[in-house]
Amino acid sequence: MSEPLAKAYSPNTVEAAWYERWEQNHLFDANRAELNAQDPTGRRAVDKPPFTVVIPPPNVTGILHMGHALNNTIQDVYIRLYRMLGYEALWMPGTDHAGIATQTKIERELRAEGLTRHDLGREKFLERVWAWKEKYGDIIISQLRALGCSCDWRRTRFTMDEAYYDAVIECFVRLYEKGLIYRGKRIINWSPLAQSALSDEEVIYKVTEGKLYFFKYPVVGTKGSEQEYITIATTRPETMLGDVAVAVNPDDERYKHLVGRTLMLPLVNREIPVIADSYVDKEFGTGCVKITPAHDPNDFEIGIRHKLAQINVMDTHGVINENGGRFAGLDRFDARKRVVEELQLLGLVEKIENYTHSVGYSERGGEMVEPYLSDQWFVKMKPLAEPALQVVEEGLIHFHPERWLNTYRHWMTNIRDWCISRQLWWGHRIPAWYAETGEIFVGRNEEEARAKAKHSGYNGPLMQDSDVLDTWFSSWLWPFATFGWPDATPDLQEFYPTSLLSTAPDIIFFWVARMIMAGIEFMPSIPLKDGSQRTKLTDLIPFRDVYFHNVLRDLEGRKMSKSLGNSPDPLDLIAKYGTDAVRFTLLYLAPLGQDVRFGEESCEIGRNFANKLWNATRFVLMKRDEYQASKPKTEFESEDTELQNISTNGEKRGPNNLRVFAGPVSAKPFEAPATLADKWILSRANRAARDIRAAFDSYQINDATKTLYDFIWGDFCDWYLEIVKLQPDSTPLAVEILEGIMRLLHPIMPFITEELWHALTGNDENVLIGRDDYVTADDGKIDDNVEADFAFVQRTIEAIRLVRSTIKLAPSKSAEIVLQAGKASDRTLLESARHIMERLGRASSLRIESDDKEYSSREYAGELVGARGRILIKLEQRSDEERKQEKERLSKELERVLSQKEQVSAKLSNEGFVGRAPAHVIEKEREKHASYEAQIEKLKASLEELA
RNA sequence: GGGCAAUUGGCGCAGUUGGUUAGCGCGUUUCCUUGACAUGGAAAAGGUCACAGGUUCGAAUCCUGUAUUGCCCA
Repeated sequence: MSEPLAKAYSPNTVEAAWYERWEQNHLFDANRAELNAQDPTGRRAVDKPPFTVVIPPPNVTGILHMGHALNNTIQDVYIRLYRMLGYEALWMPGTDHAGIATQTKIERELRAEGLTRHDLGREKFLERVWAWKEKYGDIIISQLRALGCSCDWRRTRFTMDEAYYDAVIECFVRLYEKGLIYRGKRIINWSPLAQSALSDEEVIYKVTEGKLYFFKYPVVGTKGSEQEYITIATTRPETMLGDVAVAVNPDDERYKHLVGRTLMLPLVNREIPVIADSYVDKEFGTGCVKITPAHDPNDFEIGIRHKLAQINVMDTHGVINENGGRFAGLDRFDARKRVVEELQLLGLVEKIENYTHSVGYSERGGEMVEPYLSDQWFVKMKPLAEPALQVVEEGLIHFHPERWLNTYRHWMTNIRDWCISRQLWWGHRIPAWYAETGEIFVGRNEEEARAKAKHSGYNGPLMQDSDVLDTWFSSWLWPFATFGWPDATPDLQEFYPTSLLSTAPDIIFFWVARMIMAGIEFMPSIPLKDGSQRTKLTDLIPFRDVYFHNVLRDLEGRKMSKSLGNSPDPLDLIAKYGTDAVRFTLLYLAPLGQDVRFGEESCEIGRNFANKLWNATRFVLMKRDEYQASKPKTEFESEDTELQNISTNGEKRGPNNLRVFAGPVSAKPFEAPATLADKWILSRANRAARDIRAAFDSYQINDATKTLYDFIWGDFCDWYLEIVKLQPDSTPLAVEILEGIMRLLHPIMPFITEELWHALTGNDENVLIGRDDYVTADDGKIDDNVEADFAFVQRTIEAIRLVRSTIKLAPSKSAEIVLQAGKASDRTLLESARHIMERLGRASSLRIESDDKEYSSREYAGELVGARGRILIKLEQRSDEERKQEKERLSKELERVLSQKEQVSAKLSNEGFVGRAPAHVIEKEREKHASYEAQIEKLKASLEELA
């Protein structure tokens, strides 16, 4: 006898224990390379194909948010699925050092102590960051465990690990030597808060209410009443301090005469030329543009073209410097005010208009980004981008949903060089050393740089660049650096390329695109397993499928974000609803490519479903015990000979290719499904298994989830279990189906399925469902006719319930029921399901007969069952009012059927339709027509009787 | 300004190659504590599939335009 289960499922007691059990049994550990190496025959010790996923490494400072919960659930589902499908599934975990975010966090701590990082110095500061990392860095890892993630934790990597650090440096040196990394003075996005450069992708443009200022610059050589001015329009008055020219379009007739003349720059009193450049838009503002090469990227380009000076008027904090003359020392926003005021006093402000435009803000600090001229390191992107675009265009890498290819293509074809230096301390330090001569030597370490210096005849002191690399410059190596690149490790050879990348669409440029580039660029140096050269693009790319998961929004449709505080804490949800419930709910709500509106209460879907499954199992176990007790013991023994099919892990399976258990009941070989309901549930189960697999294969994860939900709740619980109550001999099949359900559902709800699977099978707790086979559909068991027949029975029962409800017959009262069917085969069918209908329709008597008999509406209330049948319920008495109600209901139905028949008739009398539509469609319409006619006839008869 | 999505009952969404009686969940109404489950069961009400054209024998589905909303890029 089984231990009875509790009445309701309580996840918290179940989850932690199983997670621990999984780890003790090394369920998550992928050992391919190790095992292969140990195989003395030289053949593979495990003949499993690899299935690899590398985790998008969360920030080491991070805590789990809903986006993580969704993304990591998706990855876990695929990892667990493929593990059950017989793959060597490896999920590589790790964290990202998150340069700016982490450094900002520690500096904030220091500030609370009244210190800055400069007070500590670089070395002490880094010690402090490491100490922090040791203490808090694993929070997010433990949170991923709570989510049930089955990562191979032994392999956990961190982008600042020693080996990983070396890989990043190696990458830099190789690119530098290849000429793909250079140092240059450019306009970059400067974060005055972080005191560092940002890449283009770290800047967020927001529409901002601002002003458009129109300033008059006097033309030199004109005076008094002859005084001429040129009016320029600008949104950033303070930068005029660094103006070196005014540009007009060469085709602009209004200003042609002024090109080549000079203007007197007000406040600064510097003479600047009027130049012509086709960049200038004649239509915008006045058609005259002030040129400030040090403070605007477009002006910078124009400055280069016209060989203009670059006057930087700001320091790194956004404060006007000595080049700003008497404005020096003013913050950029104060300077703006002062400049405008002083120009107004001089009468040089023509007008000020309200103006909405896009302004860049730092993704991290949120402050306004300053286009800033400085020395930075860049990666030349064009040569890297071309093959990376090609592999996606050619379908070697698939995006899901596909439309992200458009976005990807657009970015890849308009790509700009990547600014990779950051003026931070926390990160991979740029391996470049400067000689006093200004020469630069790049090497893997100081010795190498020194050797290079010596080689070129320099023996003086060397100073390493004080900057570090952009965090993404380390994470773009993630799919192979985690496996030990640049060494050709066995793991790298076994598990690369990875199979699936699941990530947020907003890092398609930051990360996805660059990983593709890096794979193609750096993997050719790693030979394939057989020792041959890795040349094919399919061997170089970092992954084959990329799944862009949904963006989570709150119930008002706002994006979930930390600053809005509208994201529930996943751990709270897990504590409240259970991990499985949260996982299930997220997937259930997340259709491919759509945003998801999520509220905490949504988790009730998953919680209720888990509870349903729990109680279904509770019931089935109870039934099994009853069934066992009702049979003599010998019946369960010595029948092993009839067992068929041995599964891959040596377990016995019954004739339905379903699991056969060790316990007494299930050891009874299951006889070929005897009843319609048995055949039906087998058909439904196999159909579900097939659809689920197809949905997973096409990344329609919510379809897979929905299919499971509908099959388990709608078919298995609502119908089949009700029938098992009437057919004790179906108990073994119910057990088997339920066992299959556990395996089907396990990737999505790992905890409860493990628990219930053990309750069902009595397996040792070290035998794990996650090591078992996933359910494979047997298409031969899918039977459309059986499903249609059973549907007829279902509709009949529903018709009975409908009539019972409309005549207000209390559920406790049984009824005299008549079933009519025109076809003899249908009557046979109904006869075979008589016991089901009697019970579910609560009949005291049930008569099955031909459909040619009419009953008085004073004695019977009726309802059609499609065109195949009709049900009638005997009434004790019926008021005229009730008859009127039924008449109304039937009239309404008649009206509906009539109009439908009308539509079908129109189609069938349309020559175009009959002539061109495919035969099966026409046939279907004919059937519909006949069906409607039959229904109309019966409805009319009933109505006549009611009249 | 350019691009990409979305628009289906009160709310949130399915509906993958054009042929379904347009589905599901929540909510609403009525009934039911019948030995798996009230985190449940049964039944019902509720939709001109944003709008306007077009293609087609046939359009929620394909095309064009319009409107509204959102996202990405400049």
